[in-house]
Amino acid sequence: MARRGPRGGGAAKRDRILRAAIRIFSQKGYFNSKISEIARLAGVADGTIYLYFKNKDDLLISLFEEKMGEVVNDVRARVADGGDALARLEIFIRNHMDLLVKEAGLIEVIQVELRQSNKFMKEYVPVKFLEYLDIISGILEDGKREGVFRPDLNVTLSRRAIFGALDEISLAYVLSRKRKYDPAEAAAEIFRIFAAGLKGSVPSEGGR
Amino acid sequence: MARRGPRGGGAAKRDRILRAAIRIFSQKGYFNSKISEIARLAGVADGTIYLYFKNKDDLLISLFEEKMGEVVNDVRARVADGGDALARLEIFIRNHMDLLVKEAGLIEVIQVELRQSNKFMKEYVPVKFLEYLDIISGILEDGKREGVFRPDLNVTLSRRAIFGALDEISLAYVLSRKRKYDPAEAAAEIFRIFAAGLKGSVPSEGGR
Amino acid sequence: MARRGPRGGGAAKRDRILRAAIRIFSQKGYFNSKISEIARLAGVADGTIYLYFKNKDDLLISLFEEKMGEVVNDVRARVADGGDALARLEIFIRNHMDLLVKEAGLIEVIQVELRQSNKFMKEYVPVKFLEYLDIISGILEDGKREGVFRPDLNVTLSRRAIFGALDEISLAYVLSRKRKYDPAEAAAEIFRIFAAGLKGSVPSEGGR
Amino acid sequence: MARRGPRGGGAAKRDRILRAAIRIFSQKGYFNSKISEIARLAGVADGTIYLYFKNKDDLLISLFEEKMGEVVNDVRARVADGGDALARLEIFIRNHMDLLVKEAGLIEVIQVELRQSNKFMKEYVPVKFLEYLDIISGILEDGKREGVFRPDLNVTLSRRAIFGALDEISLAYVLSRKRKYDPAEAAAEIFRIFAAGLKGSVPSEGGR
DNA sequence: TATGAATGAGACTTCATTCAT
DNA sequence: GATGAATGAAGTCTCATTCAT
Repeated sequence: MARRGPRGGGAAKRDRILRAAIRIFSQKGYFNSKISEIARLAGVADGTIYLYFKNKDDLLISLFEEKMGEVVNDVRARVADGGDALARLEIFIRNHMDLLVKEAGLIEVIQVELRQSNKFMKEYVPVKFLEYLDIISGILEDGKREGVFRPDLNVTLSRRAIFGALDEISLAYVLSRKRKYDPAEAAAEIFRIFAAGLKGSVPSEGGR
Repeated sequence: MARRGPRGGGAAKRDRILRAAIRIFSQKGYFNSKISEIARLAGVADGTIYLYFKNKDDLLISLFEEKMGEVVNDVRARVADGGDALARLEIFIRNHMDLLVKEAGLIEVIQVELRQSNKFMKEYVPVKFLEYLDIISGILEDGKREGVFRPDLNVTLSRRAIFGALDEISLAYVLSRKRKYDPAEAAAEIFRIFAAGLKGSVPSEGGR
Repeated sequence: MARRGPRGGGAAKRDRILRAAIRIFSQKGYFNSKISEIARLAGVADGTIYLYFKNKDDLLISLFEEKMGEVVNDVRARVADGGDALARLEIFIRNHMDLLVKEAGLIEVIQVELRQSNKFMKEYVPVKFLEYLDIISGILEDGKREGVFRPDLNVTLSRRAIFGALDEISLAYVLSRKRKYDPAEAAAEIFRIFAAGLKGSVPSEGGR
Repeated sequence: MARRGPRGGGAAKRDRILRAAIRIFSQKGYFNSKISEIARLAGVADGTIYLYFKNKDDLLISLFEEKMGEVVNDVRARVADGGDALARLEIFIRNHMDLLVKEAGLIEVIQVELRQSNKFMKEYVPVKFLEYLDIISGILEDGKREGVFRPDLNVTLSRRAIFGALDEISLAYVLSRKRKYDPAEAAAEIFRIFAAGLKGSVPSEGGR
């Protein structure tokens, strides 16, 4: 094939850039990250980045889409093996918290920058992120059908609630240097809350 | 005594700037917002902003602290009138979703920029935000004591879960121009989930 | 007369401003000095300075002219009492070095800023400074007539040489925090050099 | 190897910037000189200056150190060829006045801005300038040993006196547009004064 | 006279992007 | 494809000066 440079050919170089971007973006945030810094970490020249990505925005978006794409594929596969909706929800939740450890940088970037991007990239639709949410929807719909969750559950809201809870707890984990809690335990507690919460009818409160 | 400009005194002008900042920051995000734009919207000269705020960062942080301070005071008062822990949780949740409508811009700024700041402003501690979370903790602790929530509930995690759920749903509301759902209904559904979720015993493992 | 404020009337206030300017200019240099800082030190409002001086430049120039005017009048009187040209030269030199101690700030400002001003104030002619130099000229002319100095002495150059020597030594004194030498001794040595230098013919060097 | 721009490589471009800075600084003084003006004269973009210099201050200091370094090396070589201390003093003085013509801009900048910098740049030590003064010290020490200058001569003061005289006369030359005198003649007169002044015994006090 | 809040022009500096090599 | 020097647009912030009170 085409002759490859010493450190790997086009695709490998592209990936080096993407990984460098994750590292830098997660450390300093998108706006405080300099292209030249990413280039240095990736071991390429500044200009080289523009051979693989249209511009700085495109670098961020590619990162979102490609890396989240991998995450989505991965969790889809895991959930598919799952069992009933409750079991699959547990898998999803555990998997999310696991990512915190395995893909710390990526998660940090997504948590912080995806929100920004929604503001400053008028036209960007975070497709892969929506797919990620759709996995939750799927589980919830199934659960309703299976009778594991109550039939009047608002799926659109619930999936946001679940994701929000996971995301906020991940954020707290990432922000606190001291790592006050164990992701696995956190996953268990969140699962406990939603397992009961999505099933249960409103606790009868006498007068209420 | 106090010398007043044509459009109101110092405090009023400061507030005009703060409100303009909320508007601009919420529309474009902190980094894409220009001081000159905020000044124009506030009806002051660029330099005037620096009479009231040390720099652009300080403008954002003042906004966080002062406006969130008002929110915290407000919700504290409402919750204080509350009833049992469950009733107070409902008030808190409803109040949060109400803010979406009444203080849309502020909520948008906090949602998006607080994350950035938490992560990238080394020295900034979001005191008021933590107080907001503490209100939830208080309710949860009370609820455990009252027997409304299960006794082994992890308060630190739960309060993050609750806030995360609220926040994510608010974000989705704020980002979607079409306003797919009604905040009041959303509040009701979230309350339903957590009311059951925080009380419910662990789903019997036998049944799975 | 006109009613005076508690801290003295117009002239006194003007002088307070001038003295504050000397202090600040000597500490930070003209360009690094802020009008507001001078105002604060003088105990007046920023705007008040503009009642007494046209602008920042004018403040510096007034300072040059008025304060140097006092210096010129003073040294003229001292020199007038003088004796022969040699004695008067000694008085002049001693007086200059004395000023270093008595009027440190003023001297520092003049040394550093007068040079700048020549560059950036196109139209400014430092009249008082030239009068100061003229005092030296006068002494030198007299000395030639009296036979104390050699008749072919170039007065224009010599007066610059004398002033330059004094000025450079003053500068070194002012810059070194440790005050390595005594101004009186320095005056004596400079006098010794010029007393001999202005009188003596070129030392015959045999073959030269 | 080295990639070169259209008008010469890095070093050449750096030098163009430095020379442009000398020109602009000497005309208007440091604070009134704009980076964009220097860039325009150097034929580069504003930003390019920051590839070669850290900031505006650094540009000035680099100019001091590098250009004065050349001057120091040059005069050292000339003086080394010199003869006795008197002859070498004459060479030094002549050389200084020659610089006025050959390196007018540089001399103007150093004369005016070095004072500012000495006083207001806390951390800057003008190494090359001190080396320049050391050359005079060397000559004076030698002269004392050779018996050309009187043995009780205060070298520290005398070298400042000599430099001061040269500097002041240079300044007058540079400031007056009409060039009232010839640098070579001025050099001769200054030499005459100091040759006699540094040798001469204290004028007999009897005769006064 | 005196005040000092407000103004707004303008400078320095950064950094994404380009393009000659 | 790869490089990295060069570009230049644009933003933050400062501060002399004004003027309504």
